[in-house]
Amino acid sequence: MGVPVPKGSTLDPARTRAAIIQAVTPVLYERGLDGVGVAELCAATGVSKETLYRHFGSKEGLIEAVLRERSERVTRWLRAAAEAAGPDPADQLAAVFDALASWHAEPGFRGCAIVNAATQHHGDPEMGVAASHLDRRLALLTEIAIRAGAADPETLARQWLILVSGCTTVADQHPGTPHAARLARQAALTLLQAARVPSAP
Amino acid sequence: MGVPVPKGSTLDPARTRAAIIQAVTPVLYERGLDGVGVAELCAATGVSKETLYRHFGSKEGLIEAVLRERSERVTRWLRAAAEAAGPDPADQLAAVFDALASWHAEPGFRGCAIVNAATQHHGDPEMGVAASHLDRRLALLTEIAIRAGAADPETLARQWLILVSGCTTVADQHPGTPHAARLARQAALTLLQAARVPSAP
DNA sequence: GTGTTATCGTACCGATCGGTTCGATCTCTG
DNA sequence: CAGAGATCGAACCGATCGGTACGATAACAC
Repeated sequence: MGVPVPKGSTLDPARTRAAIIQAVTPVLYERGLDGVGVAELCAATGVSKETLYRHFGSKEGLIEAVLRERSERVTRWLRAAAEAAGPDPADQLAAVFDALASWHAEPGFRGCAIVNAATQHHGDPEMGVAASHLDRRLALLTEIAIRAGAADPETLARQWLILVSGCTTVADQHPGTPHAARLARQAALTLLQAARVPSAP
Repeated sequence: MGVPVPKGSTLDPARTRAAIIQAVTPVLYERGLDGVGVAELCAATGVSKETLYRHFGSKEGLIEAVLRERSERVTRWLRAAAEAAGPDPADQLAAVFDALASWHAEPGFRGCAIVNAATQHHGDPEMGVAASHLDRRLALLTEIAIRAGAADPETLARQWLILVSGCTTVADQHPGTPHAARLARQAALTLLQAARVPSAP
């Protein structure tokens, strides 16, 4: 593909590994974990089967590596979106859902890759990656809920997490609900307002 | 299995068809659409390949029939749970999430079968079935929102739909959030309270 | 130069896939 | 009794699956 891996040991093996992950990620996302064979994944990367198996051991190992990398990248992206909104927690919360909205509008959007993978292979390692992925999202939301002065930030953050997951599924699967992230954003802000500690006036 | 289909034309072909759907549904749900082969589906039903293919034409045809039946059954079940809660819309809303909670607690719970199917086979017919499934859920929630006197019942119902989808995904994939349906129920009721038409006191 | 390492391309493996075919068997209809 | 359907069980089909093996090649370290 774009940068075919040279024949010799010109590049760091780590570089080859990263290139494989990068090339294979969109194919697995678009076609589904079981919808594409190893041969085709090799073709998409421009890498031979032997190289792929030396780096990842198995198709499952490759999938796990892809999902872990994706989880980290998405988490960084969402946190950056929140922090770019300034110090106000309500602004950060709104920014999270705005980021989701722009993601949902991307061509080829197909739901959350990690959640989808856990749905397709309901066992190890996909379920573990999905659980830690949701943990990371929950951690970000909890920080915001705490700084927002919520009476019960843990509960509020979990409700926001449900909105995040729900609007991503609905955006993917229910054309009858356009702008799901916008609806979720409004709901999240309403919940925040209702959860503020009633401070003495 | 339990009631093996007799050799001759003893039973209505429709009866055989229904028996196949019933026997195959849990297997497809537990193992995933691509995780089980046609031979195994036949074994689970006690039916030969020829019979299965005469009734459904292909594995995809069988899957579609299974999903349609499941969607209708789930929809009836959820509506019955709402109506059993009495006339008060808030009670009905709470009952919907209570029903989800008991579903999530069932052993072998693995998320919504229809949503999962659409995730696994992101095309026809699964996406169409999923879209109409969410339509049905939205219709029920919209009725409740209207009777509850919401200022914007369409929007409120769509937010509830997001909570329904989200808590089902989280209940399946995030062990760190137990009782997701209870959290969603509380959020739904908060949104309802905030959305009531401010009537003159 | 020599050896090591990483790679490619291809051929190959056994297993399984979805799907078809066929003769035998059974029951209901007329 | 005779025919029509519906079914079973097993054999069979080509294709594809994940994974392995091998000889050739090219870049590095020494």
